[in-house]
Amino acid sequence: MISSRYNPNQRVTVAVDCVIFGFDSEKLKLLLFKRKIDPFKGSWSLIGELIDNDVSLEDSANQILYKLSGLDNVYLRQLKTYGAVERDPLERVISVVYYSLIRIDEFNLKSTESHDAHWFDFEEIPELILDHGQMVKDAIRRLRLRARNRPIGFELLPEFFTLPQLQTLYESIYNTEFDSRNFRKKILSLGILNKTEKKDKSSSRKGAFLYQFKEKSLDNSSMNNGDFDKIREVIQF
Amino acid sequence: MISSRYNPNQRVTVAVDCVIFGFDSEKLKLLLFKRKIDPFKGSWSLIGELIDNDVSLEDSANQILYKLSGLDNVYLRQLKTYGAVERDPLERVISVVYYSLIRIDEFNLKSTESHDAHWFDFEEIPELILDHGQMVKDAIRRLRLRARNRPIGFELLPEFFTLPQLQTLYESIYNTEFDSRNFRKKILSLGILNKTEKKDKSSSRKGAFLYQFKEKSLDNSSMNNGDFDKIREVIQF
DNA sequence: CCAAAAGTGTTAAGCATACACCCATGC
DNA sequence: GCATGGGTGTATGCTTAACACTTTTGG
Repeated sequence: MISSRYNPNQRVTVAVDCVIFGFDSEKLKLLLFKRKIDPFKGSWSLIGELIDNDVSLEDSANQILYKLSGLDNVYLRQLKTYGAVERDPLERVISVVYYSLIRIDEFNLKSTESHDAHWFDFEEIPELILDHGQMVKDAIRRLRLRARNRPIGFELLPEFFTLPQLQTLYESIYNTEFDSRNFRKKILSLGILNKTEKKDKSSSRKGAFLYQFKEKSLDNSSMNNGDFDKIREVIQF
Repeated sequence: MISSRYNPNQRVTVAVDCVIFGFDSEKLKLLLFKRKIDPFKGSWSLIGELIDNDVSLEDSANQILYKLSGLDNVYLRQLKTYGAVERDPLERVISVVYYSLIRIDEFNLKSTESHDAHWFDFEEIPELILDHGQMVKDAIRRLRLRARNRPIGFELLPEFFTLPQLQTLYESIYNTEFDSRNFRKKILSLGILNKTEKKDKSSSRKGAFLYQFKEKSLDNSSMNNGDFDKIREVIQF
């Protein structure tokens, strides 16, 4: 093994961990894993890997998700890097954490993984190893922050979805309830949705119209500040 | 040198870099340094160091600032971690970047540093090494984002300051101008300032009242969303 | 026909914006 | 006495928030 040319004495291991959020049309969920190696084998944790020498941080995170699910191009953002000296008891490990938003309906765990993984409701998140609990708290806070300023969560829904579903998603993110009239007004005023003529009748007899995001608007549009603003940190995670 | 117990083949060096913002009562500035080692010796860059094995990321950043200026307890936040494979031509280096806000009036560069460092106006920022230019852009965007939601920038002012100074600071952060009546109304309505009876006459004959931040409000208060909102990304950095 | 969810409009309050003049002082 | 920057109030439009009833349809 070759040591650093800049500093031969540095001994630091770098890992990437992923906070994976999903939405099943009713609740926002978090994907957790039973750790397969010691220390803490068998405890719940985020999924992660040590990085390879020739893979960027972002690609590392993408690879983790791809290996897990076969999904490519998932929504993935860097959250924060955790670098306390003693955070891992075995050796100095610095963890660069990403969070991702995925559509549970498109997400199929590879069978080898599936019995070691579980989607948790937020109220049921178990004790996590190391500082993973803090990572999850930070990720939720970030998700809320982002959802205030941008039409996030579109990554969490299937291509066609109803307004009640979208409202439920936002209610789930902020752990609160919205007035449906105001919610629809605001969302529709953004002009980023295409209404289709189809209805989804899976959750009511009347059926709700299906909408789709206008492709182009996804990247560009940022909602006015103040959107979905009434709600802030209703529950402290 | 001992290799990682988790992955003996990993060879990654970890550095911490700091984006240092300062304010001199007129303009927001950025502190840059002439790099002292190869590669790129002599080019402008952020200041940074490889981390020590037994120092946390945050402490590393604090130490960098302390060594530089003797200042302790400066405002310091993690920005982002940069981990492209080829970002440093010599070897794989991952850089965890922090940004800090300091009061230039309290900040005295140690003499050994001072001739290799310079405060730059934003319009005059030179070409920087590696991806440091991107880091600065990201830091400015983050600073603006934070200033929207919180009474930031109080770290950038001396203990006693005038409202025109505070307004100049915000104008400098957003690269725009505010209406002074609206600005004062908004700031004062936050209830986080103590007015003193003293005046600062350094910039006008009439003199401007000095204000001070209410200690307690610094941490807790977060401004309403929408404050200082008119301005968004007026200039694209 | 009834239960259950979808869909729809109006009003009131608060907030952001635009805008122009007097004040205090040192020189 | 005048030039310079500090300080102040009001009117308008927009955005948000509160609020209740009708529609559709499967069973």
